[in-house]
This record gives sequence, structure tokens and C-alpha cells, in this order.
Amino acid sequence: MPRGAEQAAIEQRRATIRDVAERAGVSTATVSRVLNRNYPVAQETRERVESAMRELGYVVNAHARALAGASNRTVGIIVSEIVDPFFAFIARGVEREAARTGRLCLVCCTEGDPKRELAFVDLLHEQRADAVVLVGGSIADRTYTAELTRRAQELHAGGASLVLCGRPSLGGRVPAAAVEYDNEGGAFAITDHLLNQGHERILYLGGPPGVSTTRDRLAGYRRAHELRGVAPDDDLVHTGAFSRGFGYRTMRDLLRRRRDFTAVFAANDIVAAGVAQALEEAGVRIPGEVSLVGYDDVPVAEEMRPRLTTVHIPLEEMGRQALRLALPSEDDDDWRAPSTGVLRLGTHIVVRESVAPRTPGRARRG
Amino acid sequence: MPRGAEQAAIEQRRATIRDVAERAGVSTATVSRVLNRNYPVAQETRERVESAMRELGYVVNAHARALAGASNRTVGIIVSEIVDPFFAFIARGVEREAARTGRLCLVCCTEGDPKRELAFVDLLHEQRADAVVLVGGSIADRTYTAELTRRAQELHAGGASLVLCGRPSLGGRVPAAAVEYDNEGGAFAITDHLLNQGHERILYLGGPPGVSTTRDRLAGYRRAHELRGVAPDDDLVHTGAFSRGFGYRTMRDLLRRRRDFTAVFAANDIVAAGVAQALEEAGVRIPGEVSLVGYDDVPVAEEMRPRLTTVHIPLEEMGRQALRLALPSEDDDDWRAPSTGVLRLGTHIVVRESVAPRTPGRARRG
DNA sequence: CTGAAAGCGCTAACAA
DNA sequence: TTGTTAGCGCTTTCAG
Repeated sequence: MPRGAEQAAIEQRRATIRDVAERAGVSTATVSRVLNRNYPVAQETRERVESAMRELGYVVNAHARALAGASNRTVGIIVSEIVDPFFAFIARGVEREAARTGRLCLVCCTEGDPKRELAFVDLLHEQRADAVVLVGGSIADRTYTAELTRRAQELHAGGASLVLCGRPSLGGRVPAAAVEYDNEGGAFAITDHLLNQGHERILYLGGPPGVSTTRDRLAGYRRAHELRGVAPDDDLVHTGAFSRGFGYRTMRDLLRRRRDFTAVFAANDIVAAGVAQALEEAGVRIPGEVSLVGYDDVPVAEEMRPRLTTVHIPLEEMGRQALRLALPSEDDDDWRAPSTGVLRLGTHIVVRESVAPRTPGRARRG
Repeated sequence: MPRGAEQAAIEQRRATIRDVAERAGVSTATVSRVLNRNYPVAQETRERVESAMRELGYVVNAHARALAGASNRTVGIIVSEIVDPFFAFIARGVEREAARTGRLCLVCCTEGDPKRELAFVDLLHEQRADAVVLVGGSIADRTYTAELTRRAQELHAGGASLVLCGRPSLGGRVPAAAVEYDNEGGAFAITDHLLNQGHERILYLGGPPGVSTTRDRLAGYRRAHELRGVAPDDDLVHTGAFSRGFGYRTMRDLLRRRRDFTAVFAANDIVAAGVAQALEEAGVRIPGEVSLVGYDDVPVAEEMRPRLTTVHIPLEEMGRQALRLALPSEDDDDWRAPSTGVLRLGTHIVVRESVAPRTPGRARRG
């Protein structure tokens, strides 16, 4: 007999629907009816049941309910890092849309580990979440894609849906919706903005290599160069991570080795903040000597001095739409998840103060 | 017969433990055993069961499991706004601690509405969350406190725990743990820092009135004045909200009416960012003409120029500890929630660049 | 408008 | 090592 057994004996046992029924002198079916307000119950009966519930401190058990009935009204969202504003804003969109449809939101953080990502999808499936939203760039790994595809199918077979948010669709044959944003287009536009100001040696800094987000931004960066007839130089590209630290260290180290660039395209605003600090410490003026742009348009872009020119993504809207895509709209009685369907939202550049025309003759060999 | 009925007929029915048992030619108990790895199962049997699960795409139902067994291994966290770094960092602590103990995290956003806060506590209780963490300042309303107290008791009676994080405990008789931080102390320290630099007319800007966070910060602000023998002037205090917009507008409007202050204590870093912008637009130099401090020490403090002097709070640690307080440690077999117990973490000021000694004769009447 | 009864999918004794 | 058998707390026909 384990210690604490007598305590366990007097252990709290929550009131159940049966306790309520007994106390109110009705059947459990009636209690269920007042709980769900889905069948007529005599006013007087209802009141009796309601006070019984109050007196007993009755709280319905969502698990029993989910088991007996349909859904538990929860959705899941998987992000890399909840303190990263990119993910936080998307999460807000998902949470708000979930709340609007009377659902709770399970938030999972992978810290960038694809293994945990898959494990979380499983966990959310076990929870019978109505939808699971997978946020952020994906790696282009065969095994990973196969694993994810299998889960999408399992989820779909169970009547739930997987939605990809901010990453490419799994293709028409896989039952997973996707909300994308024009990542390549945004990168193209902001690179063109730089080229248009006369910059030709543009550093690209940050973003994990092999991740779709990075790939698309780099594609836009390269296309802009090609369209202007400027040969893109891969020696100017340094991928690594989406962190302030990476931006800072890389810029600092680069500054010691070379000065043959007049602009920096940071993979996102957070990286840009790190780059700005390194530039500042080296006494390099922005945008006087070096122009700087970011991506995402998160709040830090407005706080930096000079304010950061960047690419706006409708983050919260993406989150909201992801859930809309996955969930039946309330007034649509019989509804089938648009198993596969991709929604693509636009991006646009926000011009602030961190870009200036290139001063002729400024770029010199490192 | 509703439309889509024949579709419903061929509707996916997920494989259950019985299907797996049948296919593997064993009993459901055995399947349960290989699922939970808590009882010996013959190697050969296990393999048979495992492939049956794989073939059927079996995914255990967490609700059935929760209903039959003990917990569903989820915790809840209620914050005002997930994109606010104050909450995001605490949420990260909670989420990480939850993940560490194999739990999922239900995140709820109230958008500052105490009504929704209570409603979320109920929802989380329905979900039978092992713990619910209520984050952020509280209003001092009798009815509200009574409602919350009742829920704390119900939760406790059900074997779950309510933890308050960043707000005062409900008192020794209410079964709710609390993780606080030395809010008043931090406010005292940073006000004293300002006073020590010769500032005597210090504006206090932001924070919703009537909320504990605001009350405590103001208390520290006042105590510092008193200790230095400077009469605190309530005319310098403008509460309102914890938003950038509030800081910006209030500072901008104040600047038109008065200039009889030499320093600003913003209720948090976000408000400080707004204040800084208003000051900048009015051509008032920080810290040359006006010193500025914030509270929280969230990333924006490092991005502002000048960098913001502020009060550091161990946000992530608070979240982590909140859950530790609420949950049994794995190696503690029989465990009772320390129903009531408060943990208080320290705060300290971080001196950066936004404070300078008062220039004598600088404060002039508006 | 109300009650009886049959599960929902799983776990945990208790037997074997 | 495995199977049998009760439930866990709720919803939902189907009767009345």
C-alpha cells in the first residue's frame, strides 16, 4: 500500500453527470440536454438541474464528451518558437479564429527540430484536434516529406485536416491544405528596390540552408539580379539561421574581411537587427555607407534607427486563413475539408529609412 | 436525409484498439500493454501488434485514454496577448516545462478581458488540464476575485492546480500557488536610479489602472520618491494601457502642454518605445533632455537607440517555475500539490543608455 | 418533455 | 505472458 493511500481515500472525486441527475431527480439524459441546450427541457426541470450542478460544483468532462460525441473542439498549431514574432503573429491569427469558432488551441514548439514536428503532429492527432496547422518553412528531405505525407493521410482519414502555413504545399495528391505567401515575390521586390538604387554587391545573410523559406527568398534575390543583368555572386550569400546572433556575428566577421558590398539583405528583420548592430559597432553608417533591408515586417523594424525597410507578410491573416481552410464554416451543414487547396497571400515592401542610393565608387574590394 | 449522407456512410472510421487486437489476434489488453510499455509483452506478440497498428494506421485516442486512466497530460496557460513579448516569454517557459514532462499546452488569449479569463479557466477545467497557469496582472474586483477563488477550489477539488503567474496570491486559504516577481522592488530601484541622477519630476506613463502590475510599479515609484524626500506628484502619473500607442499618444499630447519633467518612467518597454517615438518627433533628445526607462527587459529594449535602461524580469523562468509548482515532479511518487505557496523571483535594473544626469535648470514649467 | 440503455475507445484489476 | 471484464462520463437513439 503506497504512502499517501489514506489521503487518496478521501481523494476528491468530481461530481459526474450522474451525481447531478440524482440530485436533481432526473435522468442523465435530461442533464445532458440542459448542458447542451439542444433539446427542449421544461423550464422548471432545467432550473432544478442547474442548481444541482451549481451545488455540486459540476464541471463537464470534455474527454467523456469527445468520446461519446463528435469533436473536442480543439485545434493544434506547431511553430518553431513562440517568442519569435513571425510565429507569434501567425499563432495569434490561428488562436483568434479558433476562439471565434469556440475552439481551444494547443500550441507546440519544435525549436526547429523536424523530428519534434512530426512527433507533435502525432500527439495532436491523438488529441483528435479538428485541425493541425504546421507553420514555417520546411526542409526538402525525402524521408521527412514521406513521413509528413503519411500523417496528412491519416489525419484526413480520421476527418481532421492538416494545413501547411508558410511552406509549400505537399502536392495535389496529398490531403493537406496550404496557406502560402508570395515569398519569392517579396524577395524579388526588395532586391529590385536595392538594385534600383544602384546597389550591385548585395550581401544575403541568414536563414537556415535547405529550408523552403530560405530557398524562396534566395530565388527572389537571384531573379532580381538576373532581370537587371547583374550577375549574382554566390560568394555574397551566407545562410545560417534566423537569429539576431547569426546576423550580428556574420556581419561582424565579414566586415573584417571585406568591404566589397554596399547593401545587405537580411533573411528576416531579426537577423537585420543583428546586422545593424555589427554595422553600428564598426562605425558603418546605415544607410549612408551600407543599405540594409529585412523581411517579415515585425515590430522591431519600426523600432530600429534608422527604421528598417522590409517586406510585409500578412502574418495574422495567414493564421486565420489557415484555420478557415481547415474548418467547416458554421453555416455549412455538410462539409468536406478542401483536402488539398492552396491559398496564396500577397506580400509587399515597406519602404522606411534603411536604404539609400549607392554612393558611386563606394564599393571597394575587401 | 441530409445531403452528403452517402458520403457519411463511407466515412472514415478510425481503427480502434479492438481492430488492432483482432488483426493481431490478441486481446485489447495486450494491445494496451504494448502501447503503454508498462507490462511485459512477448517480443513476438509485440511485433505482431505493432505491425497491425501500422497497417491499420492506428492512432490512440487520447480522450478514451484520459477517460479510462488518469490525466490527459495537458496544461493550460491563459495570457492576455500572445504577441506581447512579456507573455510570450512566460508562455515559452510554461511550454518548455510542459514538453519536458511530456505534456501538451493549451494556450488561451483573453485580450485583456477578465470575463474571458474566467471562461477560459472553466474551459481548461473541462479539458481536465493538469494545471492552469493564469498569467499577468489582475484587477482588484471583489466579484472577480470571488469567482476566481471558487474556480481555484473546484480545480483543486478535482486534483488539478491553478497557478498565478505575475500576480499576487489569492491568500493562504485559497488553493492556488503563485509565482511572483519583485515588481515593486524593480520599480523602486529604477525610480531610485532616476532620482539618483538628479531627476525629481518623473512622469509615470502607461499600464491599465486598477491592475496589480500597475499598482505595484506605482508603489515602487512612490516609495523611491519618499525615501529620497521628493514629494511624488500624482499629476505626473498617467495610467492607461500597456501599449505602444498609449505611450506615443500620451507623450505627444503631454509634450504640447508641459515640459516640467526631466524623466519618464514608462510602465513597460513597449510603452517606452512609443514614448521614445513621441520624444523623437518633438525633437527632444534622449537622454540629453529627457531620460527614459521602461520595465520588463524584452528584446525591444536592446533595439532602441539609445538602448533602453529597464528592469529585468526572469520571464521564462517564471513560466517554468509556475508549472513546476503545479505539477508533481516525476520522481516523487505520492505528491500533493502545494495548494498554496508563493515563489517570488527577483528583478534587477539593467542600465543601458537612456538615462543621463539631470541638467540643472532643465525642468521648466509647462 | 423525459427516461432507459447502448455504446464511444481505452485502462486496469483480476484470473488464468 | 495473456485474456476477461468492468467501468471512466458522456451523448444519443428509441420508447414512453
